[in-house]
Amino acid sequence: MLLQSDLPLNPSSDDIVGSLRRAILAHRVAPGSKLVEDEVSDVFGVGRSIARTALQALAHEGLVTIIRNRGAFVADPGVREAREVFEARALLEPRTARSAAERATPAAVKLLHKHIAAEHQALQAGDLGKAVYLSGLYHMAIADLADQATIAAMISTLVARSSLIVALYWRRPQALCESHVHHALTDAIAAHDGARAEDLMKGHLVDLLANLDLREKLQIGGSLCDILRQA
Amino acid sequence: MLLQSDLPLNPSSDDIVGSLRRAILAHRVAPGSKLVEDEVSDVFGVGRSIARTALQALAHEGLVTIIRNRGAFVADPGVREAREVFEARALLEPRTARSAAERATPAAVKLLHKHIAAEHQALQAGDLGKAVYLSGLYHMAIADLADQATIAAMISTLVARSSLIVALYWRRPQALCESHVHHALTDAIAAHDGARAEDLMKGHLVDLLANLDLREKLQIGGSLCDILRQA
DNA sequence: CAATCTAAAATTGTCTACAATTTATCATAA
DNA sequence: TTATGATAAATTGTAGACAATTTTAGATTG
Repeated sequence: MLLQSDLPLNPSSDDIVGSLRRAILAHRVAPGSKLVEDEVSDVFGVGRSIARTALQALAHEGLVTIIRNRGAFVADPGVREAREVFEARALLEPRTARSAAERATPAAVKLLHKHIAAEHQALQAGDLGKAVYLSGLYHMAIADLADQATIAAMISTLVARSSLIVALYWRRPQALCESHVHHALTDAIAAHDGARAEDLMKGHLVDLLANLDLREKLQIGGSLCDILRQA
Repeated sequence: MLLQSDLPLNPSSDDIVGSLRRAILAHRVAPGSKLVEDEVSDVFGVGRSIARTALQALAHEGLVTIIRNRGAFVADPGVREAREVFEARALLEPRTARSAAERATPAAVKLLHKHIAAEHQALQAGDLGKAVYLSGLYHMAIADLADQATIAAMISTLVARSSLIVALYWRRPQALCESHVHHALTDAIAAHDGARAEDLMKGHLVDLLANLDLREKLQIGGSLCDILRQA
């Protein structure tokens, strides 16, 4: 389990949450992976209590699934959940993008450009996982601009879950992605054009969902005999 | 700390979360109250670990605030947060009410009527706290009808936080409340009139917010001398 | 009397031990 | 070989012990 080790010597559970979250969102640990408490506590050099607390926090975010007596696993969202997450984003983010556009300062716009640049760089370096992660940060940055902490927090967890969903269902291995949309969105925000920002965001979310392959992963029912037949 | 004791002998942290949540939402514990870990564990007859886990879960829901080395307190939302919570509800609930109307079955409508009846009964019994709690359940029931678990979960926590907000900022001690609106909404849902349900919900949320007294609780800045002058 | 400091009590943070449960291993039998 | 079942290993659940911190109470001083 690869973890960037820019951590204090006695990390708090929040530090561990952050580190694990980055690892999950950048797809450095596969969905469904087991997260053993002893391993986590060893890696971070803390007792099991703290590791446990961190895993429970991630479970509340929906990035980890805890099954009683079985342990913690990196979340493995199904197609149903994938659709639901984007439904929720569709309700929250377009309006939020509008507010962001109405309030954006030059400094904020500069920050958005920085996010886009970093994402672009990761893409060119071939690190798709990191690019997806950074793309999420861009959406969160917009949410922060709207100055609605409660909504921003909800968007934040939805975006995080989306990152996991993209890892599982993204159709095109290396399409040129959506950096154009992010550019256009940033322009609308810089121009304080709320209506356009709202529309762009709405379309962007539709595009994202459309680029997922949401056929059932494995329909265990009828295909089992087929699998046996092939073998 | 009054708690209905319909709990198993060895309650899980989830049981405790539920019990504490009901107590908080029905205003049986005041916002800002300290929740000492030892007391919680004694009341429920469990070790401190489980009580701790429960309090952390409630903190993730926004019903409890945990301050490091100081402990857990029943959340005490400010006016800012109050506005934000209703902003978020305004983005989520109207559309969700529309979906609910489009999908509602007769059994579901019957359930909504039951909720309204219970709420009405609590109001007549003078138990305002319970009425607010039940009113919240009504909104959650609608969210469940829409068959979007992710959105429903978000609405659920927002409604819960609203209950706390109403406890703090409700203007009229015992106005005839909004049972009429709930009735009209239920009718729209029963008639599968999605558009009307959406409108009613939107208006209902505006009304709720309008009936809050969101002047600053204590504006420590300039008014301190005024207070001293009055004394 | 108010303010400040000190010591005791209370409370939270963390670790570790032990119990309960699940998972893995391996021998046995069909 | 494949199933089945018993045993051992690994892992999680819970409680309690001790350390660190905050809160309280009392004494001291101006």
